[in-house]
Amino acid sequence: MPEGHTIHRLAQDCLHRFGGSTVRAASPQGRFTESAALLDGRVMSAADAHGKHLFLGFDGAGWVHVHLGLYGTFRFGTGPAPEPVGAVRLRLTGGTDGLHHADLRGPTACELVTPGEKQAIHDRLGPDPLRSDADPGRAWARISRSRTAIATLLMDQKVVAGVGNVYRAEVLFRHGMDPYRPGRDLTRTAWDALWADLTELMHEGVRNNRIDTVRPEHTPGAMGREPRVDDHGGEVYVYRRARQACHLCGGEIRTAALAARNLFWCPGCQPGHGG
DNA sequence: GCGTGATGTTGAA
DNA sequence: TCAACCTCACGCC
Repeated sequence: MPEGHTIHRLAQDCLHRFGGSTVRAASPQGRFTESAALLDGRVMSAADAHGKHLFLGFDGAGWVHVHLGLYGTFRFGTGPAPEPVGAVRLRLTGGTDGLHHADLRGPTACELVTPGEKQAIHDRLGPDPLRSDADPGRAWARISRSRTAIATLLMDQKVVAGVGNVYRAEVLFRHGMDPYRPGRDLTRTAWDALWADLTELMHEGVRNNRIDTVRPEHTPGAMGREPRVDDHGGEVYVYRRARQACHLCGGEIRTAALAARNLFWCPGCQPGHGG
């Protein structure tokens, strides 16, 4: 489930469960053993997220940089930690009441980094709608002079950090925007509206720990249809709804590969040369 | 129980 | 452009 909202939620949850207290760290899988030993018994004092990157700060040891990739999972539990099942890269136990545990499985990245290395990661990421220090103008500077399709730009973490395949499809639908429109054909007003919407949607994603993008007036009750809830979480307009009827115009949702990812859009509601 | 695809990124060809 | 990473939920038996 890892788009940016998942990672920010993980940062919150880690801080809530372990922040300010001594944590035991282990790597049952064995691939992070040395670093886990350096963390073991230290205080987790900070958790930070930028886009899809998670950073856990341990006093005197630096930061653990985690990227879940496509498959990674971070699961929490209370009470005694069960026997590790499968490949647990990092297990944290203890925490604020001594009874928490968290298992990290299958991440693309799990490494101990210095503050300088952490900063280098921030420096190569674009503004993150979920961060208060984000400057959408930085993204606009790139978008406004790019011939690349807006749907591709939204997925480029150097342009905007944290947007994934669900949010890009949904936010473009919500603005009736052709996903193939070149970045430089957007107006500043249109970009500001996209950014504001992403900010709102993603904050809601952090709160609910899932992605919902359907406006209240288009919810199942209002539209006379069954709610759609599947593994990505919530109710959406177009994501993974290829060949189904658009909730708004009834037209057929289309899908196509774009930059090695599946793009979804409604040609009726998002007219342009992609239709 | 098995096959499939997926919300992501990297690095090689 | 594509394989690799290697987890999980789902559909279909």
